[in-house]
Amino acid sequence: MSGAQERPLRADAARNRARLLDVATQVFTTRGVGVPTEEIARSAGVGVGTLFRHFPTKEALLEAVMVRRLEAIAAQTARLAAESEPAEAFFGCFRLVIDQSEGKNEFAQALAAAGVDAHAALQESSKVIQAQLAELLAGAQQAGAVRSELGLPELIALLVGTSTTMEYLGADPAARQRIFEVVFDGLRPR
Amino acid sequence: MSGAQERPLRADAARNRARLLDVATQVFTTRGVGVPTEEIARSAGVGVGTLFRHFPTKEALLEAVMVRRLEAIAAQTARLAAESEPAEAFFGCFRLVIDQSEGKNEFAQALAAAGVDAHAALQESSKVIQAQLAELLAGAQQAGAVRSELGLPELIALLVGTSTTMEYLGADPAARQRIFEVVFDGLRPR
DNA sequence: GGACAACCGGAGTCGTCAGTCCGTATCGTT
DNA sequence: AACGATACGGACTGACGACTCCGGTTGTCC
Repeated sequence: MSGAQERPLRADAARNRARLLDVATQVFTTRGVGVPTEEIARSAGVGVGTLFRHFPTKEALLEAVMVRRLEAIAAQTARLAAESEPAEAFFGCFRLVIDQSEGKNEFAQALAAAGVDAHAALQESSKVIQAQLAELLAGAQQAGAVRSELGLPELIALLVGTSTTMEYLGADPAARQRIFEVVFDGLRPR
Repeated sequence: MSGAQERPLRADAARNRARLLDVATQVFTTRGVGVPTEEIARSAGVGVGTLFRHFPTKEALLEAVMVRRLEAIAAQTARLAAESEPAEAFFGCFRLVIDQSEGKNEFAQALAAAGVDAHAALQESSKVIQAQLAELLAGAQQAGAVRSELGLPELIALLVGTSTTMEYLGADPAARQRIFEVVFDGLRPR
Protein backbone atom coordinates (compact mmCIF):
# COMPACT_ATOMS: atom_id res chain seq x y z
CA MET A 1 0.00 0.00 0.00
CA SER A 2 2.25 2.82 1.27
CA GLY A 3 6.05 2.95 1.35
CA ALA A 4 7.21 0.67 4.12
CA GLN A 5 9.89 1.64 6.64
CA GLU A 6 11.92 4.70 5.69
CA ARG A 7 15.30 3.81 7.12
CA PRO A 8 16.19 2.16 10.41
CA LEU A 9 16.02 4.61 13.29
CA ARG A 10 19.07 5.25 15.34
CA ALA A 11 19.06 3.21 18.55
CA ASP A 12 18.27 6.07 20.91
CA ALA A 13 15.58 7.37 18.60
CA ALA A 14 13.84 4.01 18.50
CA ARG A 15 14.03 3.75 22.27
CA ASN A 16 12.53 7.20 22.77
CA ARG A 17 9.78 6.56 20.28
CA ALA A 18 8.77 3.38 22.04
CA ARG A 19 8.84 4.99 25.48
CA LEU A 20 6.75 7.88 24.20
CA LEU A 21 4.17 5.50 22.82
CA ASP A 22 4.02 3.52 26.05
CA VAL A 23 3.71 6.57 28.24
CA ALA A 24 1.12 8.17 25.97
CA THR A 25 -0.99 5.02 26.02
CA GLN A 26 -0.87 4.92 29.78
CA VAL A 27 -1.54 8.61 30.32
CA PHE A 28 -4.28 9.00 27.74
CA THR A 29 -6.06 5.95 29.05
CA THR A 30 -5.97 6.86 32.70
CA ARG A 31 -6.24 10.63 32.57
CA GLY A 32 -7.84 11.45 29.26
CA VAL A 33 -6.66 13.10 26.09
CA GLY A 34 -6.53 16.56 27.64
CA VAL A 35 -3.16 15.96 29.25
CA PRO A 36 -0.56 18.42 27.89
CA THR A 37 2.03 17.06 25.51
CA GLU A 38 4.80 18.49 27.63
CA GLU A 39 3.81 16.27 30.51
CA ILE A 40 3.86 13.19 28.33
CA ALA A 41 7.31 14.13 27.11
CA ARG A 42 8.58 14.66 30.64
CA SER A 43 7.11 11.36 31.83
CA ALA A 44 8.92 9.63 28.99
CA GLY A 45 12.14 11.34 29.96
CA VAL A 46 12.48 13.36 26.76
CA GLY A 47 11.94 16.96 25.68
CA VAL A 48 8.91 18.20 23.79
CA GLY A 49 11.08 18.67 20.74
CA THR A 50 11.68 14.95 20.62
CA LEU A 51 8.03 14.19 20.98
CA PHE A 52 7.08 16.44 18.09
CA ARG A 53 9.86 15.09 15.91
CA HIS A 54 8.44 11.59 16.22
CA PHE A 55 4.80 12.64 16.09
CA PRO A 56 4.37 15.89 14.21
CA THR A 57 1.11 16.58 15.98
CA LYS A 58 -0.61 15.65 19.20
CA GLU A 59 -3.31 14.18 17.08
CA ALA A 60 -0.73 12.01 15.31
CA LEU A 61 0.40 10.67 18.65
CA LEU A 62 -3.17 9.89 19.56
CA GLU A 63 -3.62 8.10 16.30
CA ALA A 64 -0.45 6.07 16.74
CA VAL A 65 -1.63 4.94 20.15
CA MET A 66 -5.02 3.99 18.75
CA VAL A 67 -3.58 2.05 15.85
CA ARG A 68 -1.36 0.10 18.18
CA ARG A 69 -4.26 -0.87 20.41
CA LEU A 70 -6.48 -1.76 17.50
CA GLU A 71 -3.79 -3.98 16.07
CA ALA A 72 -3.37 -5.72 19.40
CA ILE A 73 -7.09 -6.33 19.59
CA ALA A 74 -7.19 -7.58 16.03
CA ALA A 75 -4.42 -10.05 16.72
CA GLN A 76 -6.09 -11.42 19.84
CA THR A 77 -9.40 -11.59 18.06
CA ALA A 78 -7.89 -13.55 15.22
CA ARG A 79 -6.33 -16.02 17.60
CA LEU A 80 -9.51 -16.47 19.56
CA ALA A 81 -11.60 -16.81 16.43
CA ALA A 82 -9.36 -19.53 15.03
CA GLU A 83 -9.60 -21.87 17.96
CA SER A 84 -13.29 -21.87 18.89
CA GLU A 85 -16.75 -22.75 17.66
CA PRO A 86 -18.57 -19.85 15.97
CA ALA A 87 -20.83 -18.96 18.88
CA GLU A 88 -18.13 -19.26 21.47
CA ALA A 89 -15.76 -17.24 19.30
CA PHE A 90 -18.31 -14.48 18.84
CA PHE A 91 -19.07 -13.99 22.49
CA GLY A 92 -15.46 -14.43 23.48
CA CYS A 93 -14.38 -11.71 21.10
CA PHE A 94 -17.14 -9.44 22.27
CA ARG A 95 -15.79 -9.77 25.79
CA LEU A 96 -12.26 -9.29 24.61
CA VAL A 97 -13.00 -6.10 22.75
CA ILE A 98 -14.81 -4.67 25.74
CA ASP A 99 -12.08 -5.62 28.18
CA GLN A 100 -9.39 -4.15 25.96
CA SER A 101 -11.12 -0.93 25.17
CA GLU A 102 -10.78 0.84 28.49
CA GLY A 103 -10.72 4.56 27.79
CA LYS A 104 -10.66 4.07 24.06
CA ASN A 105 -13.96 5.74 23.41
CA GLU A 106 -12.66 9.09 24.44
CA PHE A 107 -9.75 8.71 22.05
CA ALA A 108 -12.03 7.92 19.19
CA GLN A 109 -14.15 10.96 19.98
CA ALA A 110 -11.13 13.22 20.18
CA LEU A 111 -9.90 11.99 16.85
CA ALA A 112 -13.29 12.28 15.24
CA ALA A 113 -13.61 15.83 16.52
CA ALA A 114 -10.53 16.78 14.53
CA GLY A 115 -11.64 15.59 11.10
CA VAL A 116 -11.53 11.90 10.48
CA ASP A 117 -10.51 11.79 6.85
CA ALA A 118 -6.84 12.34 7.50
CA HIS A 119 -6.53 9.23 9.60
CA ALA A 120 -5.83 6.69 6.93
CA ALA A 121 -3.82 4.39 9.17
CA LEU A 122 -6.54 4.29 11.72
CA GLN A 123 -9.22 3.50 9.21
CA GLU A 124 -7.03 0.72 7.91
CA SER A 125 -6.83 -0.94 11.32
CA SER A 126 -10.49 -0.31 11.89
CA LYS A 127 -11.36 -2.10 8.71
CA VAL A 128 -9.38 -5.15 9.73
CA ILE A 129 -11.31 -5.43 12.95
CA GLN A 130 -14.60 -4.71 11.27
CA ALA A 131 -13.99 -7.48 8.79
CA GLN A 132 -13.22 -9.87 11.63
CA LEU A 133 -16.36 -8.82 13.45
CA ALA A 134 -18.48 -9.24 10.34
CA GLU A 135 -17.22 -12.76 9.93
CA LEU A 136 -17.76 -13.64 13.57
CA LEU A 137 -21.25 -12.20 13.45
CA ALA A 138 -22.16 -14.15 10.33
CA GLY A 139 -20.78 -17.36 11.84
CA ALA A 140 -22.67 -16.93 15.08
CA GLN A 141 -25.86 -16.13 13.22
CA GLN A 142 -25.56 -19.23 11.05
CA ALA A 143 -25.01 -21.29 14.16
CA GLY A 144 -28.25 -19.84 15.52
CA ALA A 145 -26.53 -18.17 18.45
CA VAL A 146 -27.30 -14.56 17.52
CA ARG A 147 -30.47 -12.87 16.25
CA SER A 148 -30.35 -12.84 12.49
CA GLU A 149 -31.74 -9.35 12.03
CA LEU A 150 -28.68 -7.64 13.50
CA GLY A 151 -26.13 -6.07 11.19
CA LEU A 152 -22.54 -5.01 11.60
CA PRO A 153 -23.41 -1.37 12.42
CA GLU A 154 -25.58 -2.47 15.31
CA LEU A 155 -22.88 -4.80 16.57
CA ILE A 156 -20.28 -2.06 16.52
CA ALA A 157 -22.57 0.42 18.20
CA LEU A 158 -23.34 -2.16 20.83
CA LEU A 159 -19.64 -2.76 21.42
CA VAL A 160 -19.00 0.94 21.89
CA GLY A 161 -22.01 1.32 24.14
CA THR A 162 -21.22 -1.70 26.26
CA SER A 163 -17.71 -0.41 26.67
CA THR A 164 -19.15 2.83 28.00
CA THR A 165 -21.43 0.89 30.30
CA MET A 166 -18.43 -0.88 31.77
CA GLU A 167 -16.53 2.34 32.27
CA TYR A 168 -19.41 3.76 34.27
CA LEU A 169 -19.67 0.62 36.29
CA GLY A 170 -16.11 0.58 37.49
CA ALA A 171 -14.15 -2.56 38.21
CA ASP A 172 -16.65 -4.67 40.16
CA PRO A 173 -16.32 -8.02 38.39
CA ALA A 174 -19.68 -9.37 39.51
CA ALA A 175 -21.51 -6.36 38.14
CA ARG A 176 -19.56 -6.55 34.90
CA GLN A 177 -20.55 -10.17 34.58
CA ARG A 178 -24.20 -9.26 35.05
CA ILE A 179 -23.95 -6.69 32.26
CA PHE A 180 -22.41 -9.26 29.93
CA GLU A 181 -25.27 -11.62 30.71
CA VAL A 182 -27.85 -8.97 29.90
CA VAL A 183 -26.23 -8.05 26.61
CA PHE A 184 -25.44 -11.61 25.56
CA ASP A 185 -28.92 -12.86 26.35
CA GLY A 186 -30.29 -9.94 24.42
CA LEU A 187 -28.18 -10.83 21.43
CA ARG A 188 -29.45 -14.41 21.29
CA PRO A 189 -32.51 -15.17 19.21
CA ARG A 190 -35.86 -15.13 20.94
CA MET B 1 -33.24 23.53 50.64
CA SER B 2 -31.24 26.61 49.69
CA GLY B 3 -32.58 30.17 49.62
CA ALA B 4 -35.11 30.43 46.82
CA GLN B 5 -35.16 33.29 44.31
CA GLU B 6 -33.01 36.26 45.30
CA ARG B 7 -35.02 39.08 43.84
CA PRO B 8 -36.96 39.23 40.59
CA LEU B 9 -34.67 39.84 37.64
CA ARG B 10 -35.21 42.84 35.49
CA ALA B 11 -37.20 42.02 32.37
CA ASP B 12 -34.28 42.25 29.92
CA ALA B 13 -32.06 40.26 32.24
CA ALA B 14 -34.56 37.43 32.49
CA ARG B 15 -34.95 37.38 28.73
CA ASN B 16 -31.22 37.23 28.14
CA ARG B 17 -30.76 34.50 30.68
CA ALA B 18 -33.39 32.36 29.03
CA ARG B 19 -31.98 32.93 25.55
CA LEU B 20 -28.52 32.06 26.78
CA LEU B 21 -29.75 28.81 28.25
CA ASP B 22 -31.61 27.89 25.08
CA VAL B 23 -28.69 28.66 22.82
CA ALA B 24 -26.22 26.88 25.08
CA THR B 25 -28.38 23.76 25.15
CA GLN B 26 -28.59 23.75 21.39
CA VAL B 27 -24.92 24.46 20.75
CA PHE B 28 -23.50 22.11 23.37
CA THR B 29 -25.72 19.30 22.17
CA THR B 30 -24.99 19.64 18.49
CA ARG B 31 -21.39 20.78 18.49
CA GLY B 32 -19.96 19.66 21.79
CA VAL B 33 -18.79 21.44 24.90
CA GLY B 34 -15.65 22.77 23.27
CA VAL B 35 -17.45 25.66 21.64
CA PRO B 36 -16.09 29.00 22.92
CA THR B 37 -18.26 30.97 25.29
CA GLU B 38 -17.99 34.02 23.10
CA GLU B 39 -19.74 32.24 20.29
CA ILE B 40 -22.58 31.20 22.54
CA ALA B 41 -22.95 34.78 23.69
CA ARG B 42 -22.98 36.08 20.14
CA SER B 43 -25.54 33.50 19.05
CA ALA B 44 -27.75 34.61 21.90
CA GLY B 45 -27.33 38.21 20.85
CA VAL B 46 -25.50 39.32 24.00
CA GLY B 47 -21.93 40.15 24.98
CA VAL B 48 -19.65 37.82 26.90
CA GLY B 49 -19.95 40.09 29.89
CA THR B 50 -23.64 39.30 30.10
CA LEU B 51 -23.03 35.62 29.81
CA PHE B 52 -20.53 35.61 32.65
CA ARG B 53 -22.76 37.76 34.83
CA HIS B 54 -25.51 35.15 34.64
CA PHE B 55 -23.21 32.16 34.78
CA PRO B 56 -19.97 32.98 36.57
CA THR B 57 -18.17 30.15 34.83
CA LYS B 58 -18.48 28.14 31.66
CA GLU B 59 -18.82 25.14 33.86
CA ALA B 60 -21.74 26.79 35.65
CA LEU B 61 -23.48 27.28 32.33
CA LEU B 62 -22.91 23.65 31.49
CA GLU B 63 -24.33 22.67 34.81
CA ALA B 64 -27.40 24.86 34.38
CA VAL B 65 -28.09 23.26 31.02
CA MET B 66 -27.72 19.80 32.50
CA VAL B 67 -29.98 20.53 35.44
CA ARG B 68 -32.65 21.81 33.14
CA ARG B 69 -32.55 18.70 30.99
CA LEU B 70 -32.49 16.40 33.97
CA GLU B 71 -35.52 18.13 35.43
CA ALA B 72 -37.36 17.79 32.16
CA ILE B 73 -36.58 14.09 32.07
CA ALA B 74 -37.62 13.66 35.68
CA ALA B 75 -40.95 15.32 35.00
CA GLN B 76 -41.69 13.17 31.97
CA THR B 77 -40.59 10.07 33.83
CA ALA B 78 -42.91 10.86 36.71
CA ARG B 79 -45.84 11.32 34.38
CA LEU B 80 -45.13 8.13 32.51
CA ALA B 81 -44.60 6.17 35.70
CA ALA B 82 -47.91 7.30 37.13
CA GLU B 83 -50.08 6.11 34.30
CA SER B 84 -48.73 2.65 33.47
CA GLU B 85 -48.26 -0.84 34.83
CA PRO B 86 -44.85 -1.41 36.46
CA ALA B 87 -43.29 -3.29 33.57
CA GLU B 88 -44.59 -0.96 30.92
CA ALA B 89 -43.53 2.04 32.95
CA PHE B 90 -40.03 0.70 33.39
CA PHE B 91 -39.39 0.04 29.74
CA GLY B 92 -41.14 3.22 28.67
CA CYS B 93 -38.95 5.29 30.92
CA PHE B 94 -35.84 3.50 29.75
CA ARG B 95 -36.73 4.51 26.20
CA LEU B 96 -37.55 8.02 27.27
CA VAL B 97 -34.28 8.57 29.04
CA ILE B 98 -32.35 7.30 26.05
CA ASP B 99 -34.28 9.40 23.58
CA GLN B 100 -33.85 12.53 25.68
CA SER B 101 -30.20 12.12 26.39
CA GLU B 102 -28.75 12.99 23.00
CA GLY B 103 -25.32 14.47 23.54
CA LYS B 104 -25.69 14.43 27.29
CA ASN B 105 -22.88 12.01 27.94
CA GLU B 106 -20.30 14.44 26.78
CA PHE B 107 -21.65 17.08 29.13
CA ALA B 108 -21.48 14.72 32.04
CA GLN B 109 -17.90 13.84 31.19
CA ALA B 110 -16.91 17.47 30.86
CA LEU B 111 -18.41 18.24 34.23
CA ALA B 112 -16.86 15.23 35.85
CA ALA B 113 -13.47 16.19 34.45
CA ALA B 114 -13.67 19.44 36.40
CA GLY B 115 -14.27 18.05 39.87
CA VAL B 116 -17.75 16.86 40.63
CA ASP B 117 -18.10 17.89 44.24
CA ALA B 118 -18.99 21.47 43.51
CA HIS B 119 -22.04 20.55 41.51
CA ALA B 120 -24.60 20.39 44.25
CA ALA B 121 -27.52 21.36 42.05
CA LEU B 122 -26.69 18.70 39.55
CA GLN B 123 -26.38 16.02 42.17
CA GLU B 124 -29.74 17.09 43.51
CA SER B 125 -31.45 16.57 40.17
CA SER B 126 -29.54 13.37 39.64
CA LYS B 127 -30.81 12.03 42.91
CA VAL B 128 -34.39 12.72 41.95
CA ILE B 129 -34.03 10.72 38.79
CA GLN B 130 -32.11 7.99 40.51
CA ALA B 131 -34.86 7.62 43.08
CA GLN B 132 -37.43 7.35 40.31
CA LEU B 133 -35.35 4.77 38.53
CA ALA B 134 -34.88 2.76 41.70
CA GLU B 135 -38.61 2.64 42.20
CA LEU B 136 -39.31 1.71 38.60
CA LEU B 137 -36.71 -1.01 38.77
CA ALA B 138 -38.11 -2.47 41.97
CA GLY B 139 -41.63 -2.41 40.55
CA ALA B 140 -40.63 -4.12 37.34
CA GLN B 141 -38.66 -6.73 39.24
CA GLN B 142 -41.59 -7.51 41.53
CA ALA B 143 -43.78 -7.86 38.46
CA GLY B 144 -41.28 -10.39 37.15
CA ALA B 145 -40.42 -8.28 34.11
CA VAL B 146 -36.78 -7.65 34.93
CA ARG B 147 -34.02 -9.94 36.22
CA SER B 148 -33.94 -9.69 39.97
CA GLU B 149 -30.17 -9.68 40.34
CA LEU B 150 -29.75 -6.26 38.75
CA GLY B 151 -29.15 -3.23 40.93
CA LEU B 152 -29.49 0.48 40.40
CA PRO B 153 -25.82 0.97 39.47
CA GLU B 154 -26.12 -1.56 36.68
CA LEU B 155 -29.30 0.07 35.43
CA ILE B 156 -27.70 3.49 35.33
CA ALA B 157 -24.59 2.21 33.60
CA LEU B 158 -26.78 0.45 31.09
CA LEU B 159 -28.70 3.66 30.43
CA VAL B 160 -25.51 5.57 29.81
CA GLY B 161 -24.11 2.84 27.63
CA THR B 162 -27.25 2.40 25.59
CA SER B 163 -27.36 6.12 25.06
CA THR B 164 -23.83 5.92 23.66
CA THR B 165 -24.86 3.00 21.46
CA MET B 166 -27.62 5.10 20.00
CA GLU B 167 -25.34 8.03 19.33
CA TYR B 168 -23.01 5.80 17.36
CA LEU B 169 -25.89 4.33 15.46
CA GLY B 170 -27.27 7.60 14.16
CA ALA B 171 -30.92 8.23 13.49
CA ASP B 172 -32.01 5.06 11.69
CA PRO B 173 -35.22 4.22 13.57
CA ALA B 174 -35.26 0.55 12.59
CA ALA B 175 -31.76 0.01 13.90
CA ARG B 176 -32.58 1.87 17.10
CA GLN B 177 -35.58 -0.36 17.56
CA ARG B 178 -33.40 -3.46 17.16
CA ILE B 179 -31.05 -2.18 19.84
CA PHE B 180 -33.94 -1.61 22.22
CA GLU B 181 -35.09 -5.15 21.60
CA VAL B 182 -31.67 -6.55 22.38
CA VAL B 183 -31.33 -4.60 25.60
CA PHE B 184 -34.90 -5.13 26.76
CA ASP B 185 -34.81 -8.84 26.08
CA GLY B 186 -31.54 -8.98 27.95
CA LEU B 187 -33.08 -7.24 30.94
CA ARG B 188 -35.95 -9.71 31.22
CA PRO B 189 -35.48 -12.77 33.41
CA ARG B 190 -34.24 -15.91 31.72
C1' DG C 1 39.38 7.70 17.42
C1' DG C 2 37.63 11.00 14.48
C1' DA C 3 34.09 12.97 11.61
C1' DC C 4 29.55 13.57 10.18
C1' DA C 5 24.95 12.79 10.23
C1' DA C 6 21.14 11.90 13.12
C1' DC C 7 19.04 13.14 17.16
C1' DC C 8 18.16 15.67 21.53
C1' DG C 9 16.47 19.45 24.91
C1' DG C 10 13.82 23.09 26.19
C1' DA C 11 13.37 28.18 25.95
C1' DG C 12 10.58 30.84 23.09
C1' DT C 13 6.50 31.94 19.74
C1' DC C 14 1.81 32.26 18.54
C1' DG C 15 -2.97 31.53 18.99
C1' DT C 16 -6.90 30.62 21.69
C1' DC C 17 -10.06 31.08 25.28
C1' DA C 18 -12.08 31.82 30.03
C1' DG C 19 -12.98 35.44 32.74
C1' DT C 20 -12.65 40.93 34.23
C1' DC C 21 -13.71 45.83 34.13
C1' DC C 22 -15.86 49.96 33.42
C1' DG C 23 -18.14 53.46 30.55
C1' DT C 24 -22.74 53.36 28.56
C1' DA C 25 -27.60 52.07 27.96
C1' DT C 26 -31.96 50.49 29.77
C1' DC C 27 -35.50 49.56 33.24
C1' DG C 28 -38.73 50.77 36.70
C1' DT C 29 -40.38 53.87 40.08
C1' DT C 30 -41.96 58.38 41.99
C1' DA D 1 -39.54 63.32 33.06
C1' DA D 2 -36.01 62.49 35.76
C1' DC D 3 -33.20 59.73 38.70
C1' DG D 4 -31.08 55.69 40.86
C1' DA D 5 -30.44 50.94 40.36
C1' DT D 6 -29.68 47.31 37.36
C1' DA D 7 -27.86 45.33 33.41
C1' DC D 8 -25.25 45.54 29.03
C1' DG D 9 -21.19 45.21 25.61
C1' DG D 10 -16.88 44.19 24.24
C1' DA D 11 -11.93 45.62 24.53
C1' DC D 12 -8.55 43.72 27.53
C1' DT D 13 -5.82 40.44 30.48
C1' DG D 14 -3.63 36.30 31.92
C1' DA D 15 -2.96 31.50 31.59
C1' DC D 16 -2.20 27.66 29.05
C1' DG D 17 -0.99 24.64 25.52
C1' DA D 18 0.56 23.13 20.77
C1' DC D 19 4.34 23.55 18.02
C1' DT D 20 9.24 25.66 16.29
C1' DC D 21 14.10 26.38 16.20
C1' DC D 22 18.77 25.89 16.92
C1' DG D 23 23.03 25.20 19.82
C1' DG D 24 24.60 21.11 21.81
C1' DT D 25 25.00 15.91 22.23
C1' DT D 26 25.22 11.09 20.85
C1' DG D 27 25.34 7.15 17.84
C1' DT D 28 27.50 4.99 13.87
C1' DC D 29 30.70 3.96 10.35
C1' DC D 30 35.29 4.04 8.50
